[in-house]
Amino acid sequence: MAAVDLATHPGHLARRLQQAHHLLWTTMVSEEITSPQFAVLNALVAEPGLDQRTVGERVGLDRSTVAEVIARLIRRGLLDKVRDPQDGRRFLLRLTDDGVRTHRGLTVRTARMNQIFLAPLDADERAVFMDLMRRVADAAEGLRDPRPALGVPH
Amino acid sequence: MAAVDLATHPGHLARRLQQAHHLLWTTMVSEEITSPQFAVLNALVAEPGLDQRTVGERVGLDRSTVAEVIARLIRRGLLDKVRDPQDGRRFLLRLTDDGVRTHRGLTVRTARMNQIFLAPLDADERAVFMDLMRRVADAAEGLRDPRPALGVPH
DNA sequence: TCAGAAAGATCAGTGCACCGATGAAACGAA
DNA sequence: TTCGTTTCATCGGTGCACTGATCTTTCTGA
Repeated sequence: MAAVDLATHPGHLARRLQQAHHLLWTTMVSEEITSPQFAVLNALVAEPGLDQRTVGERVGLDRSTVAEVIARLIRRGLLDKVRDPQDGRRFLLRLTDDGVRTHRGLTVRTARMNQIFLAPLDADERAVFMDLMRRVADAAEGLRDPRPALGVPH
Repeated sequence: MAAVDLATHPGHLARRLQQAHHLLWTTMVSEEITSPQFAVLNALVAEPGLDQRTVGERVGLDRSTVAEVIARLIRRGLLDKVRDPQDGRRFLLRLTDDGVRTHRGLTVRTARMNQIFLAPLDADERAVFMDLMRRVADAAEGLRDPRPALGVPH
């Protein structure tokens, strides 16, 4: 009997955390638009005309996933995709009017949802929580492929 | 330009956190066995002979997902599934010898991986981090369906 | 005892997430 | 200018995750 207590495993808690978030999102924000879809819309509100790969980079989705998410948003008429006349490899993405309206509506609901999500923590704890998540995620992200760090002598 | 900074969204950070964990898991623990699969093996080491639904409850997987995960583990010969002679609705699950060996090997590697995952935090911060994740996840979990709470007068 | 409710499992459908391989366009150096 | 490399996108395959519908077995109360 060498079983481990999963409650001591950060990865297990991270998964449960995301499930909890998914639950709140679908009940409080939208059953149509998912959280990653909102992230894509949001990225394109901030920087219209990005290409697909860059959008993925901004929101933390790999090339395949971002392609699927974008395809869904286009199918629903929230996004437009046109070939870049300057560079035929890429497609430029921007929101349709409907996409802009949808994004605006969701922004409000998302803020409300985040309040509920973090309700069990007081203000100090929330700040700490966000900081810790960010640091852990960033650190692991940095281990991706040992890309030559900036500033290293060549 | 009503875009939001995703770094202030706990749900977005939770997703990135899980991606970071997935990355570390596949490189440091196993490319064959996933973290949810390990969770199922672990639950059955602790309590052999559980049925599928209960396993899902223990590890936080819904009925459909747990069925798929278990099917994969059976296909790889790590798990056995026999109809309960007492109750024909359920199947009893237990690890094969190979399953026990696999679980044992992964336990060591998992512990090492957790160290790396939490490396950016000091000991105090780790404890706080786990506590905060647990509290947020538990709270949202409690909102599932407003099941009549225990101790409520009938 | 026997009909309806409850419980365990399966199936179909959708969506996120990753990897490796492939194809097409663009860039750069010989 | 042309050939090799890089870059963007797509495709195929696998796996997690949730919902709603269905099927079978069991349980329970009239």
